[in-house]
Amino acid sequence: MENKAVKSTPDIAGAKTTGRARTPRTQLDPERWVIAAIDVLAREGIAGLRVEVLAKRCGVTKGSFYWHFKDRQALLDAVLDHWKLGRIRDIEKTTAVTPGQEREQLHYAIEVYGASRNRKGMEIELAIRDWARHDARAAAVVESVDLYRLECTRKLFVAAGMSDAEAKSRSLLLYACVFGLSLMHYNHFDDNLPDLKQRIAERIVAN
Amino acid sequence: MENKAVKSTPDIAGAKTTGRARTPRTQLDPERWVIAAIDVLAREGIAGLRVEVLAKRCGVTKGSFYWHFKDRQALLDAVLDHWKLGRIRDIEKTTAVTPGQEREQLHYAIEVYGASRNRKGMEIELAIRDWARHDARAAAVVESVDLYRLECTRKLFVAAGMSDAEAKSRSLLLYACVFGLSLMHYNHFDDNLPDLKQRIAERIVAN
DNA sequence: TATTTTCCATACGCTACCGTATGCTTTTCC
DNA sequence: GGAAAAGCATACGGTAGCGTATGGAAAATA
Repeated sequence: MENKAVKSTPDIAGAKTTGRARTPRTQLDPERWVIAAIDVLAREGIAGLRVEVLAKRCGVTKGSFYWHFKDRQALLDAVLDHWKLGRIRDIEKTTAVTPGQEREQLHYAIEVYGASRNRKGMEIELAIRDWARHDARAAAVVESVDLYRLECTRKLFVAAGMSDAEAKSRSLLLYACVFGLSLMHYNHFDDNLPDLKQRIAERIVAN
Repeated sequence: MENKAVKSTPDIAGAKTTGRARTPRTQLDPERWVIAAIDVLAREGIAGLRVEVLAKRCGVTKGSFYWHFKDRQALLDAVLDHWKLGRIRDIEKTTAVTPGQEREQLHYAIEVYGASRNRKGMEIELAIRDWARHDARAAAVVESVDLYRLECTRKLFVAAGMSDAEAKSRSLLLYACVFGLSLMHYNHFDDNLPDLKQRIAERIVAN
């Protein structure tokens, strides 16, 4: 009956405003739940994102959960919001224009998505996209993120000298390829995958 | 308590061999379950593929199910086998060589996956790939199918005059793009999607 | 037709969830 | 320091699903 999980230190809960702030500490706790939820989502998918499982991971019981959230759906909505904002911030940073370096930035964008250090991010991405196949809210968020990203890279292709139509097509190809690769199991297709990926990136970015 | 579902006519159960065949009719029933299971899989994903749900869809109870299958996992294994065989048959048909027509066949392969008439097939594909993210058996099947497909189109690219390395890269790009597109929500990105897709296909296939 | 085999329904115990109700403990604030 | 609020634990009823046990109906076989 003992909790094996050590109570996670509220590392992000800081801001213990001693003054008369309206919301001194309560405000940040829902975010802790959301962070943990996204972690579970990445590992188990939306089907594994259960209230009681999540509570156990947080070292508490669901009594705590239902104090912070109306129900499971409220958490899911918060997860979507959090993810959407994060993705938009990320893509803005990744595609911030450095004149003359557009193609390098495009290569960098491709490389970032495929990088192993970004494995977790891609797991979340795939989990949410699968979720979106059966949930209208998730689908709406995915669509908005997709359109935002497509627009960002489209601008890069345009800045690199392509026509509008060509830039749109390249932009779509870029993301389709990135997500498609993360969906496939091609590790044994070739013994020089970096070269393969390099060729693909060239095909997407080059003239 | 009444079954709303009409008992599906055993359309494929035929073969009522009056002779002394070892397995006159029993043999085909597991396939009926598998067909129905794949249908549910396409609609609801692996998480929605439940024994009792499936039984209701078939107009029977799970008592019937557990006569044909040891347990749920046995059905899942059968689903994977069935899918794998079907995909291999399909890709062989799609990439059957007609000398001089390799590029047309590659375009056709791309078009087939994106076609709306093939919506169901892509739903199954995505459901199984998501399944494979948490299940080793599914992952193994996906890998074998991927490698088979990659090899088939690789040969087409080679036949079209490309180097081995380039053919491999194009083959991977082709499938990544096809699956990636089916994962994205880009309907509002452009008002002339067919043109966009055409450009992408050209980028993948052309020199 | 009688008997065996095939096939399915019903009922059961078990587990994992969801959401609610109700207290207990800790913090906040005066 | 004591009241009020915040944060969490425990217990409950309810649903959905898995797999088993067992009996009944339908078909094959003798």
